[in-house]
Amino acid sequence: MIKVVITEDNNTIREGLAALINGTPGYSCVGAFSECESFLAKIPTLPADVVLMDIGLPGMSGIDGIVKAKKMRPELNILMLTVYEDSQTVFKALCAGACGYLVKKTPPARLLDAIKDANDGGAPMSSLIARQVIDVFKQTQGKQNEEKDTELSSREKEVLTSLSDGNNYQEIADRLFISVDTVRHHIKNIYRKLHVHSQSEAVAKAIRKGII
Amino acid sequence: MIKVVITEDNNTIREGLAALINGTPGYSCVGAFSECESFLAKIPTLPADVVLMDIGLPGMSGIDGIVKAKKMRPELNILMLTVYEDSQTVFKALCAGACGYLVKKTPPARLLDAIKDANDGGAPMSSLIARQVIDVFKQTQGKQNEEKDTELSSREKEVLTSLSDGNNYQEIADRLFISVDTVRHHIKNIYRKLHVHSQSEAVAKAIRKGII
DNA sequence: GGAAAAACCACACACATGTGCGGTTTCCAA
DNA sequence: TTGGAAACCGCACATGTGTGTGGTTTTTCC
Repeated sequence: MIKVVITEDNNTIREGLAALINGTPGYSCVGAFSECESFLAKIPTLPADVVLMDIGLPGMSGIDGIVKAKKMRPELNILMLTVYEDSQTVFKALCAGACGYLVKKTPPARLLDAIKDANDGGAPMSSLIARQVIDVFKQTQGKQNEEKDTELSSREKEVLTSLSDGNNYQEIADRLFISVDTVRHHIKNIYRKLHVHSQSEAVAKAIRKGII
Repeated sequence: MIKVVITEDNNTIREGLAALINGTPGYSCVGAFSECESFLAKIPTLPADVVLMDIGLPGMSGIDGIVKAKKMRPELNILMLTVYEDSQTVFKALCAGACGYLVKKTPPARLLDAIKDANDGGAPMSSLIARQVIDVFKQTQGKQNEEKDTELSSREKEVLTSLSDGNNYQEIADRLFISVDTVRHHIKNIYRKLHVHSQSEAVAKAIRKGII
Protein backbone atom coordinates (compact mmCIF):
# COMPACT_ATOMS: atom_id res chain seq x y z
CA MET A 1 0.00 0.00 0.00
CA ILE A 2 1.50 3.30 -1.15
CA LYS A 3 0.64 6.18 1.16
CA VAL A 4 0.24 9.44 -0.71
CA VAL A 5 -0.03 13.03 0.50
CA ILE A 6 -1.40 15.81 -1.70
CA THR A 7 -0.57 19.51 -1.38
CA GLU A 8 -2.52 21.46 -3.97
CA ASP A 9 -4.52 24.65 -3.60
CA ASN A 10 -7.12 23.94 -6.26
CA ASN A 11 -9.95 22.13 -4.50
CA THR A 12 -11.23 20.36 -7.58
CA ILE A 13 -7.85 18.96 -8.52
CA ARG A 14 -6.96 18.05 -4.94
CA GLU A 15 -10.18 16.20 -4.31
CA GLY A 16 -10.08 14.58 -7.69
CA LEU A 17 -6.61 13.24 -7.03
CA ALA A 18 -7.57 12.06 -3.55
CA ALA A 19 -10.60 10.25 -4.93
CA LEU A 20 -8.54 8.59 -7.65
CA ILE A 21 -5.87 7.46 -5.20
CA ASN A 22 -8.28 6.21 -2.57
CA GLY A 23 -10.32 4.50 -5.23
CA THR A 24 -7.38 2.46 -6.47
CA PRO A 25 -6.32 -0.75 -4.72
CA GLY A 26 -2.78 -0.46 -3.39
CA TYR A 27 -2.96 3.30 -3.04
CA SER A 28 -4.12 5.37 -0.11
CA CYS A 29 -4.31 9.12 0.33
CA VAL A 30 -3.26 9.83 3.91
CA GLY A 31 -3.40 13.61 3.72
CA ALA A 32 -4.52 16.47 1.52
CA PHE A 33 -3.57 20.09 2.10
CA SER A 34 -4.23 23.35 0.34
CA GLU A 35 -0.92 24.95 1.28
CA CYS A 36 2.59 24.03 2.34
CA GLU A 37 2.45 25.39 5.86
CA SER A 38 -0.19 23.00 7.13
CA PHE A 39 1.40 20.11 5.27
CA LEU A 40 4.77 20.80 6.90
CA ALA A 41 3.13 21.04 10.31
CA LYS A 42 1.65 17.57 9.89
CA ILE A 43 4.69 15.85 8.40
CA PRO A 44 5.95 14.36 11.68
CA THR A 45 2.79 12.33 12.15
CA LEU A 46 2.06 11.48 8.51
CA PRO A 47 3.01 7.98 7.38
CA ALA A 48 3.68 9.23 3.86
CA ASP A 49 5.57 7.48 1.07
CA VAL A 50 4.98 9.84 -1.83
CA VAL A 51 4.04 13.52 -1.83
CA LEU A 52 2.33 15.28 -4.70
CA MET A 53 3.23 18.94 -4.38
CA ASP A 54 1.89 21.79 -6.43
CA ILE A 55 4.60 24.27 -7.32
CA GLY A 56 2.46 27.39 -7.66
CA LEU A 57 1.02 27.60 -4.18
CA PRO A 58 -0.21 30.68 -2.30
CA GLY A 59 2.09 31.52 0.62
CA MET A 60 5.20 29.39 0.75
CA SER A 61 6.17 28.18 -2.70
CA GLY A 62 6.23 24.50 -3.48
CA ILE A 63 10.01 24.67 -3.98
CA ASP A 64 10.61 25.96 -0.48
CA GLY A 65 8.11 23.43 0.76
CA ILE A 66 10.14 20.64 -0.85
CA VAL A 67 13.32 21.87 0.80
CA LYS A 68 11.76 21.99 4.24
CA ALA A 69 9.94 18.69 3.84
CA LYS A 70 13.13 16.97 2.70
CA LYS A 71 14.97 18.34 5.73
CA MET A 72 12.46 16.75 8.03
CA ARG A 73 12.02 13.51 6.09
CA PRO A 74 14.82 12.96 3.57
CA GLU A 75 13.37 9.64 2.47
CA LEU A 76 10.16 11.22 1.13
CA ASN A 77 9.56 10.87 -2.57
CA ILE A 78 8.21 14.17 -3.73
CA LEU A 79 6.57 14.61 -7.11
CA MET A 80 5.88 18.09 -8.39
CA LEU A 81 2.55 18.96 -9.91
CA THR A 82 2.94 21.53 -12.64
CA VAL A 83 0.83 22.98 -15.39
CA TYR A 84 3.64 23.64 -17.85
CA GLU A 85 6.95 21.88 -18.22
CA ASP A 86 8.96 25.02 -17.60
CA SER A 87 12.50 23.69 -17.44
CA GLN A 88 13.81 26.32 -15.04
CA THR A 89 11.12 25.60 -12.48
CA VAL A 90 11.52 21.87 -12.88
CA PHE A 91 15.29 22.19 -12.45
CA LYS A 92 14.91 24.17 -9.28
CA ALA A 93 12.46 21.67 -7.89
CA LEU A 94 14.75 18.74 -8.72
CA CYS A 95 17.62 20.50 -6.98
CA ALA A 96 15.36 21.18 -4.02
CA GLY A 97 14.75 17.47 -3.70
CA ALA A 98 11.84 16.53 -5.92
CA CYS A 99 12.31 13.19 -7.64
CA GLY A 100 10.08 13.84 -10.61
CA TYR A 101 6.96 15.65 -11.71
CA LEU A 102 3.54 15.29 -13.17
CA VAL A 103 1.77 17.67 -15.49
CA LYS A 104 -1.69 18.22 -14.14
CA LYS A 105 -3.44 16.89 -17.19
CA THR A 106 -1.71 13.52 -16.88
CA PRO A 107 -4.25 10.71 -17.43
CA PRO A 108 -5.12 8.74 -14.26
CA ALA A 109 -3.39 5.54 -15.30
CA ARG A 110 -0.08 7.25 -15.96
CA LEU A 111 -0.44 9.25 -12.78
CA LEU A 112 -0.77 6.13 -10.70
CA ASP A 113 2.16 4.61 -12.56
CA ALA A 114 4.27 7.63 -11.78
CA ILE A 115 3.42 7.46 -8.09
CA LYS A 116 4.37 3.80 -8.00
CA ASP A 117 7.51 4.62 -9.91
CA ALA A 118 8.53 7.31 -7.45
CA ASN A 119 7.82 4.98 -4.57
CA ASP A 120 10.09 2.37 -6.16
CA GLY A 121 12.98 4.82 -6.37
CA GLY A 122 12.37 6.05 -9.87
CA ALA A 123 12.17 9.55 -11.27
CA PRO A 124 9.09 9.86 -13.41
CA MET A 125 9.28 12.74 -15.86
CA SER A 126 8.84 13.39 -19.54
CA SER A 127 11.77 12.49 -21.72
CA LEU A 128 11.88 16.11 -22.89
CA ILE A 129 12.79 17.34 -19.45
CA ALA A 130 15.04 14.33 -18.95
CA ARG A 131 16.95 15.47 -22.00
CA GLN A 132 17.41 18.94 -20.57
CA VAL A 133 18.60 17.52 -17.29
CA ILE A 134 21.06 15.34 -19.14
CA ASP A 135 22.36 18.27 -21.12
CA VAL A 136 23.26 20.10 -17.95
CA PHE A 137 24.46 16.85 -16.42
CA LYS A 138 26.86 16.39 -19.31
CA GLN A 139 28.26 19.87 -18.96
CA THR A 140 29.19 19.35 -15.34
CA GLN A 141 29.88 15.63 -15.13
CA GLY A 142 31.25 15.04 -18.57
CA LYS A 143 34.26 17.12 -17.79
CA GLN A 144 35.99 14.31 -15.98
CA ASN A 145 35.93 12.16 -19.08
CA GLU A 146 36.81 14.61 -21.80
CA GLU A 147 38.95 17.69 -21.23
CA LYS A 148 42.14 16.16 -22.35
CA ASP A 149 43.40 19.53 -23.51
CA THR A 150 44.84 20.41 -20.15
CA GLU A 151 46.74 17.22 -19.75
CA LEU A 152 48.10 16.61 -16.33
CA SER A 153 49.90 13.33 -15.80
CA SER A 154 48.34 11.00 -13.31
CA ARG A 155 51.14 11.73 -10.91
CA GLU A 156 50.52 15.42 -11.19
CA LYS A 157 46.86 14.85 -10.52
CA GLU A 158 47.74 12.91 -7.39
CA VAL A 159 49.86 15.78 -6.19
CA LEU A 160 47.20 18.33 -6.95
CA THR A 161 44.50 16.29 -5.27
CA SER A 162 46.63 15.90 -2.21
CA LEU A 163 47.23 19.62 -2.23
CA SER A 164 43.51 20.32 -2.37
CA ASP A 165 43.07 18.06 0.64
CA GLY A 166 45.12 20.51 2.64
CA ASN A 167 48.46 18.73 2.68
CA ASN A 168 51.67 20.69 2.51
CA TYR A 169 54.66 19.69 0.43
CA GLN A 170 56.18 17.50 3.13
CA GLU A 171 52.91 15.67 3.74
CA ILE A 172 52.38 15.08 0.05
CA ALA A 173 55.91 13.72 -0.22
CA ASP A 174 55.26 11.33 2.66
CA ARG A 175 51.98 10.17 1.21
CA LEU A 176 53.36 9.51 -2.26
CA PHE A 177 56.71 8.18 -1.02
CA ILE A 178 58.70 10.76 -2.93
CA SER A 179 60.90 13.63 -1.86
CA VAL A 180 59.72 17.13 -1.14
CA ASP A 181 61.77 18.38 -4.04
CA THR A 182 59.95 16.07 -6.40
CA VAL A 183 56.64 17.35 -5.14
CA ARG A 184 57.94 20.82 -5.77
CA HIS A 185 58.95 19.78 -9.25
CA HIS A 186 55.52 18.34 -10.05
CA ILE A 187 53.78 21.43 -8.79
CA LYS A 188 56.02 23.58 -10.91
CA ASN A 189 54.93 21.61 -13.97
CA ILE A 190 51.30 21.79 -12.93
CA TYR A 191 51.56 25.57 -12.75
CA ARG A 192 53.10 25.68 -16.18
CA LYS A 193 50.43 23.46 -17.68
CA LEU A 194 47.53 25.27 -16.06
CA HIS A 195 49.06 28.72 -16.53
CA VAL A 196 48.82 29.59 -12.86
CA HIS A 197 51.24 30.72 -10.21
CA SER A 198 49.87 29.62 -6.88
CA GLN A 199 48.36 26.64 -5.15
CA SER A 200 44.99 28.29 -4.76
CA GLU A 201 44.71 29.23 -8.39
CA ALA A 202 45.80 25.78 -9.51
CA VAL A 203 43.31 24.04 -7.23
CA ALA A 204 40.51 26.39 -8.27
CA LYS A 205 41.20 25.88 -11.95
CA ALA A 206 41.58 22.13 -11.63
CA ILE A 207 38.31 21.72 -9.79
CA ARG A 208 36.41 24.01 -12.10
CA LYS A 209 37.73 22.09 -15.10
CA GLY A 210 36.86 18.83 -13.46
CA ILE A 211 40.45 17.61 -13.52
CA ILE A 212 40.38 16.66 -9.88
CA MET B 1 9.88 9.42 -41.78
CA ILE B 2 12.46 8.76 -39.06
CA LYS B 3 15.73 7.39 -40.47
CA VAL B 4 17.37 4.94 -38.10
CA VAL B 5 20.83 3.39 -38.08
CA ILE B 6 21.64 0.27 -36.08
CA THR B 7 25.06 -0.71 -34.77
CA GLU B 8 24.85 -4.03 -33.02
CA ASP B 9 27.10 -7.08 -33.30
CA ASN B 10 24.46 -9.71 -32.62
CA ASN B 11 23.02 -10.64 -36.03
CA THR B 12 19.68 -11.81 -34.72
CA ILE B 13 19.04 -8.66 -32.74
CA ARG B 14 20.31 -6.38 -35.49
CA GLU B 15 18.18 -7.95 -38.17
CA GLY B 16 15.20 -8.17 -35.88
CA LEU B 17 15.44 -4.47 -35.16
CA ALA B 18 15.88 -3.61 -38.82
CA ALA B 19 12.85 -5.68 -39.75
CA LEU B 20 10.76 -4.05 -37.05
CA ILE B 21 11.80 -0.55 -38.09
CA ASN B 22 11.36 -1.11 -41.79
CA GLY B 23 8.05 -2.82 -41.18
CA THR B 24 6.61 0.17 -39.36
CA PRO B 25 5.16 3.10 -41.28
CA GLY B 26 7.04 6.32 -40.55
CA TYR B 27 10.27 4.49 -39.71
CA SER B 28 13.07 3.47 -42.01
CA CYS B 29 16.32 1.68 -41.29
CA VAL B 30 18.96 3.32 -43.46
CA GLY B 31 21.93 1.36 -42.19
CA ALA B 32 22.87 -1.62 -40.04
CA PHE B 33 26.41 -2.37 -38.89
CA SER B 34 28.04 -4.99 -36.76
CA GLU B 35 30.76 -2.74 -35.42
CA CYS B 36 31.55 0.91 -34.84
CA GLU B 37 34.34 1.26 -37.33
CA SER B 38 32.24 0.61 -40.42
CA PHE B 39 29.40 2.70 -39.03
CA LEU B 40 31.74 5.64 -38.49
CA ALA B 41 33.15 5.24 -42.00
CA LYS B 42 29.67 5.54 -43.46
CA ILE B 43 28.38 8.39 -41.32
CA PRO B 44 29.15 11.15 -43.83
CA THR B 45 26.81 9.66 -46.41
CA LEU B 46 24.12 8.33 -44.08
CA PRO B 47 20.95 10.43 -43.80
CA ALA B 48 20.42 9.29 -40.20
CA ASP B 49 18.17 10.81 -37.56
CA VAL B 50 18.50 8.30 -34.76
CA VAL B 51 21.26 5.79 -34.05
CA LEU B 52 20.80 2.65 -32.01
CA MET B 53 24.22 1.76 -30.67
CA ASP B 54 25.18 -1.33 -28.75
CA ILE B 55 27.57 -0.57 -25.92
CA GLY B 56 29.33 -3.93 -25.71
CA LEU B 57 30.82 -4.13 -29.18
CA PRO B 58 33.91 -5.97 -30.34
CA GLY B 59 36.70 -3.58 -31.31
CA MET B 60 35.88 0.02 -30.57
CA SER B 61 33.47 0.31 -27.65
CA GLY B 62 30.09 1.87 -28.17
CA ILE B 63 31.07 4.72 -25.85
CA ASP B 64 34.02 5.71 -28.00
CA GLY B 65 31.83 5.25 -31.03
CA ILE B 66 29.33 7.72 -29.61
CA VAL B 67 32.06 10.28 -29.00
CA LYS B 68 33.40 9.99 -32.52
CA ALA B 69 29.98 9.95 -34.13
CA LYS B 70 28.92 13.04 -32.20
CA LYS B 71 32.06 14.84 -33.31
CA MET B 72 31.16 14.26 -36.91
CA ARG B 73 27.43 14.82 -36.58
CA PRO B 74 26.54 16.60 -33.33
CA GLU B 75 22.87 16.65 -34.19
CA LEU B 76 22.58 12.85 -34.18
CA ASN B 77 20.28 11.36 -31.57
CA ILE B 78 22.04 8.31 -30.25
CA LEU B 79 20.28 5.70 -28.17
CA MET B 80 22.30 3.08 -26.37
CA LEU B 81 21.34 -0.52 -26.49
CA THR B 82 22.21 -2.28 -23.27
CA VAL B 83 21.48 -5.57 -21.62
CA TYR B 84 21.61 -4.34 -18.03
CA GLU B 85 20.93 -0.90 -16.64
CA ASP B 86 24.39 -0.52 -15.18
CA SER B 87 24.37 3.07 -13.99
CA GLN B 88 28.09 3.66 -14.47
CA THR B 89 27.99 2.60 -18.11
CA VAL B 90 24.84 4.56 -18.76
CA PHE B 91 26.39 7.65 -17.15
CA LYS B 92 29.46 7.38 -19.30
CA ALA B 93 27.38 6.98 -22.41
CA LEU B 94 25.22 9.98 -21.54
CA CYS B 95 28.34 12.06 -20.99
CA ALA B 96 29.71 10.80 -24.29
CA GLY B 97 26.65 12.16 -26.02
CA ALA B 98 23.95 9.52 -25.94
CA CYS B 99 20.50 10.94 -25.37
CA GLY B 100 18.91 7.88 -23.84
CA TYR B 101 18.99 4.11 -23.91
CA LEU B 102 17.00 1.00 -24.51
CA VAL B 103 17.31 -2.29 -22.75
CA LYS B 104 17.45 -5.00 -25.37
CA LYS B 105 14.34 -6.76 -24.17
CA THR B 106 12.21 -3.64 -24.64
CA PRO B 107 8.92 -4.58 -26.33
CA PRO B 108 8.62 -3.38 -29.95
CA ALA B 109 5.95 -0.77 -29.27
CA ARG B 110 7.99 0.95 -26.58
CA LEU B 111 11.09 0.71 -28.69
CA LEU B 112 9.44 2.57 -31.53
CA ASP B 113 8.10 5.11 -29.06
CA ALA B 114 11.60 5.66 -27.71
CA ILE B 115 13.02 6.20 -31.18
CA LYS B 116 10.34 8.75 -31.94
CA ASP B 117 10.96 10.33 -28.57
CA ALA B 118 14.67 10.68 -29.23
CA ASN B 119 13.98 12.10 -32.66
CA ASP B 120 11.69 14.71 -31.08
CA GLY B 121 14.43 15.85 -28.72
CA GLY B 122 13.52 13.67 -25.78
CA ALA B 123 15.69 11.42 -23.64
CA PRO B 124 14.01 8.06 -23.29
CA MET B 125 15.26 6.10 -20.32
CA SER B 126 13.85 4.27 -17.33
CA SER B 127 12.87 6.44 -14.41
CA LEU B 128 15.30 4.45 -12.27
CA ILE B 129 18.26 5.70 -14.23
CA ALA B 130 16.69 9.13 -14.47
CA ARG B 131 16.66 9.19 -10.69
CA GLN B 132 20.35 8.40 -10.53
CA VAL B 133 21.14 11.08 -13.05
CA ILE B 134 19.11 13.54 -11.03
CA ASP B 135 20.91 12.60 -7.84
CA VAL B 136 24.24 13.48 -9.39
CA PHE B 137 22.68 16.49 -11.05
CA LYS B 138 21.54 17.74 -7.66
CA GLN B 139 24.98 17.33 -6.15
CA THR B 140 26.59 19.50 -8.77
CA GLN B 141 23.84 21.95 -9.71
CA GLY B 142 21.99 22.25 -6.46
CA LYS B 143 24.95 23.71 -4.65
CA GLN B 144 24.31 27.23 -5.82
CA ASN B 145 20.88 27.27 -4.22
CA GLU B 146 21.29 25.59 -0.86
CA GLU B 147 24.36 25.33 1.31
CA LYS B 148 23.88 28.29 3.54
CA ASP B 149 25.16 26.39 6.55
CA THR B 150 28.79 27.25 6.14
CA GLU B 151 28.25 30.95 6.32
CA LEU B 152 31.10 33.07 5.18
CA SER B 153 30.55 36.81 5.32
CA SER B 154 30.41 38.54 1.97
CA ARG B 155 33.78 40.10 2.65
CA GLU B 156 35.27 36.71 3.35
CA LYS B 157 33.84 35.39 0.12
CA GLU B 158 35.43 38.27 -1.74
CA VAL B 159 38.78 37.44 -0.22
CA LEU B 160 38.43 33.77 -0.99
CA THR B 161 37.35 34.38 -4.56
CA SER B 162 40.28 36.69 -5.09
CA LEU B 163 42.53 34.03 -3.66
CA SER B 164 41.18 31.42 -6.06
CA ASP B 165 41.92 33.81 -8.90
CA GLY B 166 45.58 33.50 -8.07
CA ASN B 167 46.11 36.74 -6.17
CA ASN B 168 48.46 36.83 -3.23
CA TYR B 169 47.75 38.68 0.00
CA GLN B 170 49.18 41.97 -1.23
CA GLU B 171 47.19 41.85 -4.45
CA ILE B 172 43.98 41.03 -2.61
CA ALA B 173 44.63 43.93 -0.26
CA ASP B 174 45.11 46.29 -3.20
CA ARG B 175 41.99 45.07 -4.93
CA LEU B 176 39.76 45.38 -1.87
CA PHE B 177 41.41 48.55 -0.60
CA ILE B 178 42.33 47.06 2.74
CA SER B 179 45.62 46.23 4.39
CA VAL B 180 47.50 42.99 3.99
CA ASP B 181 47.01 42.30 7.66
CA THR B 182 43.27 42.55 7.26
CA VAL B 183 43.39 40.09 4.39
CA ARG B 184 45.38 37.83 6.66
CA HIS B 185 42.75 38.26 9.34
CA HIS B 186 39.90 37.37 6.99
CA ILE B 187 41.70 34.32 5.75
CA LYS B 188 42.31 33.24 9.32
CA ASN B 189 38.56 33.39 9.93
CA ILE B 190 37.82 31.57 6.71
CA TYR B 191 40.10 28.76 7.80
CA ARG B 192 38.36 28.56 11.13
CA LYS B 193 34.91 28.48 9.57
CA LEU B 194 35.78 25.89 6.94
CA HIS B 195 37.99 23.84 9.27
CA VAL B 196 40.99 24.03 6.98
CA HIS B 197 44.58 25.16 7.31
CA SER B 198 45.77 26.21 3.90
CA GLN B 199 44.73 28.24 0.91
CA SER B 200 44.42 25.22 -1.32
CA GLU B 201 42.21 23.33 1.06
CA ALA B 202 40.02 26.37 1.63
CA VAL B 203 39.62 27.03 -2.08
CA ALA B 204 38.92 23.37 -2.80
CA LYS B 205 36.31 23.14 -0.08
CA ALA B 206 34.67 26.42 -1.03
CA ILE B 207 34.36 25.47 -4.68
CA ARG B 208 33.09 21.99 -3.94
CA LYS B 209 30.48 23.43 -1.58
CA GLY B 210 29.51 26.01 -4.15
CA ILE B 211 30.38 28.90 -1.84
CA ILE B 212 32.43 30.61 -4.50
C1' DG C 1 66.63 0.82 -30.61
C1' DG C 2 66.30 5.54 -29.89
C1' DA C 3 63.50 9.65 -28.66
C1' DA C 4 60.12 11.59 -25.68
C1' DA C 5 57.66 11.79 -21.58
C1' DA C 6 57.15 10.93 -16.92
C1' DA C 7 58.87 10.39 -12.60
C1' DC C 8 62.45 10.87 -9.76
C1' DC C 9 66.22 13.65 -6.85
C1' DA C 10 68.98 17.83 -5.07
C1' DC C 11 70.32 22.70 -3.59
C1' DA C 12 69.66 27.70 -2.85
C1' DC C 13 67.22 31.83 -1.82
C1' DA C 14 63.72 35.52 -1.75
C1' DC C 15 59.35 35.99 -0.53
C1' DA C 16 54.63 34.48 0.95
C1' DT C 17 52.03 32.37 4.31
C1' DG C 18 49.97 30.67 8.88
C1' DT C 19 49.53 31.73 13.44
C1' DG C 20 50.05 33.82 17.75
C1' DC C 21 48.98 38.13 20.11
C1' DG C 22 47.02 42.86 20.54
C1' DG C 23 43.69 46.45 19.22
C1' DT C 24 39.41 50.13 17.01
C1' DT C 25 35.12 51.37 14.69
C1' DT C 26 30.63 50.59 13.10
C1' DC C 27 26.26 48.70 12.91
C1' DC C 28 22.38 45.90 14.08
C1' DA C 29 19.49 43.44 17.02
C1' DA C 30 18.32 41.75 21.71
C1' DT D 1 22.07 50.47 25.70
C1' DT D 2 24.62 46.98 25.45
C1' DG D 3 26.63 43.08 23.50
C1' DG D 4 27.96 40.66 19.43
C1' DA D 5 29.42 40.39 14.70
C1' DA D 6 31.81 42.23 10.92
C1' DA D 7 35.22 44.83 9.10
C1' DC D 8 39.13 47.03 9.96
C1' DC D 9 44.38 47.59 11.48
C1' DG D 10 49.07 46.25 13.49
C1' DC D 11 53.37 43.39 14.88
C1' DA D 12 56.40 39.23 15.29
C1' DC D 13 58.17 34.92 13.96
C1' DA D 14 58.60 30.14 12.29
C1' DT D 15 57.59 27.73 8.39
C1' DG D 16 55.96 26.98 3.73
C1' DT D 17 56.17 28.21 -1.01
C1' DG D 18 57.75 29.59 -5.82
C1' DT D 19 61.44 29.69 -8.77
C1' DG D 20 65.93 29.15 -10.56
C1' DT D 21 69.48 25.75 -11.51
C1' DG D 22 71.39 21.15 -12.24
C1' DG D 23 70.75 16.22 -12.80
C1' DT D 24 69.17 10.38 -13.24
C1' DT D 25 66.15 6.51 -14.21
C1' DT D 26 62.22 4.31 -16.03
C1' DT D 27 58.43 3.77 -19.09
C1' DT D 28 56.19 4.41 -23.41
C1' DC D 29 55.78 4.79 -28.09
C1' DC D 30 57.17 5.17 -32.90
